[in-house]
Amino acid sequence: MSETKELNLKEQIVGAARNVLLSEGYRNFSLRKIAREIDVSATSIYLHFENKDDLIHTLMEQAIERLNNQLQQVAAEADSPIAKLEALAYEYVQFALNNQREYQIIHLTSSDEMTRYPKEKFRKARKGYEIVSSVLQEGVNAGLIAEEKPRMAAYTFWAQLHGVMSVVLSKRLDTRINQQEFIDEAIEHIIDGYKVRTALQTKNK
Amino acid sequence: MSETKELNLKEQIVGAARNVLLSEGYRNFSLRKIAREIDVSATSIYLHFENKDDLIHTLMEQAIERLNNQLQQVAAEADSPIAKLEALAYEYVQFALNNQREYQIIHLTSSDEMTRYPKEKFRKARKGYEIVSSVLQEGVNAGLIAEEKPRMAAYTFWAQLHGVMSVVLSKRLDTRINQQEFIDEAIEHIIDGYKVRTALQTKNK
DNA sequence: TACATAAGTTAACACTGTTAACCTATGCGT
DNA sequence: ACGCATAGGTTAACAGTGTTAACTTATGTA
Repeated sequence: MSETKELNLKEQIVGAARNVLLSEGYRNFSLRKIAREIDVSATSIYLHFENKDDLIHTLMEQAIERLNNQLQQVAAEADSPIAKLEALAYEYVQFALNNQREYQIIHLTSSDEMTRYPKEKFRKARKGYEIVSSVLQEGVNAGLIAEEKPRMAAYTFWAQLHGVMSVVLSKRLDTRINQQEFIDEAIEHIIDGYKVRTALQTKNK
Repeated sequence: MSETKELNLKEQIVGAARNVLLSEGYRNFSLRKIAREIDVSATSIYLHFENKDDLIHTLMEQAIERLNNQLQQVAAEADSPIAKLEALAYEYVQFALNNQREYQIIHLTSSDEMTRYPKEKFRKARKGYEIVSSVLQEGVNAGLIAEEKPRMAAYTFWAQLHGVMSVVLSKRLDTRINQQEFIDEAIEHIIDGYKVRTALQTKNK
């Protein structure tokens, strides 16, 4: 009994927290608001989470897990390594666009904006890197990709993509530039950066 | 008299704000702290700034201006377009590393973390894009760069770089990966993405 | 029946951004 | 020289925040 109730409240808190985040944004994300939503005192949150950051870390963990699952799926479906990279990139972009506020908090671990993301959870989060890493290795083996350090390249790959989505979501984009075109162009460039360079692949579209 | 005093206080506020930001980080950046530092009441800040966001926007503006000036300088010094791109990239990286907290707030305009960055200030901020844009055009003319939309490419260029610095600064990097190596590798990939593809440039290092 | 423990509450502290009301000195017109 | 408007600044207060300590209340066990 108390077992399920315990889990219930913790789950309720996380659920309410997600609601508040999605509806009000990170800026107006407050423990008291969350507590109010499930009719519980704000201090009860401290029975299940160390503090506000800890709760947010849990939200981050969930979002990362969902993203990684989707990535794994699309990577499995595509066949050529290049096609896989493209599919991964577009899936990532879609996730960011469809889950803007969750995407935002995923990238909130920055140095002093929040307590360091705990390293146990960190390992899980690395799955996305591993996926790209192995796709790149696949591409190297097939002679399509020039890359002697796939693990590092996996990081540069996601980093570049994140940068692209970061300017898209922050609406920094020049109004004369079409968003989807920008994304397409950027992904093309990013993937081009990893391809082997042969005369046959001269850009000509 | 009152003229110089006015400016003085406004400048004092901005100066103190910068101090607080640099020493305490954005998270602990508070108006009252700033006011305390220059022995003035917190509400005085409202005589010169609309609100907290407005003050931060001013800080952002200053930081962007400094960065843009440095960029313009290095772009002028290098000669080949490719060398210019590299110089710009490395200057950007250096700025981010040397001014982490200022760099961070520059990229804080995200959708709901803060009031929208005002569009008058926005135009100034675009200088960096114009620099890259013209360098790319130069490269196209010289037959070194394949790019039919230099303005858009300028955005993808900075976006990718920002992504790279974002993972570096947030210390998301796998401990097995050397930071400088990561930066070098990433910049190489980014620039490679814009080069024309010829058999001669096959990677072989 | 007595007691330990768990689950939750209330009250309080020390902050935060922001607004309204007040003070006070300086400069100007008469 | 006098009165007054105004700029530049203040204090007090509001509504909200994360977090801690102390209290209550119920549940299960010896």
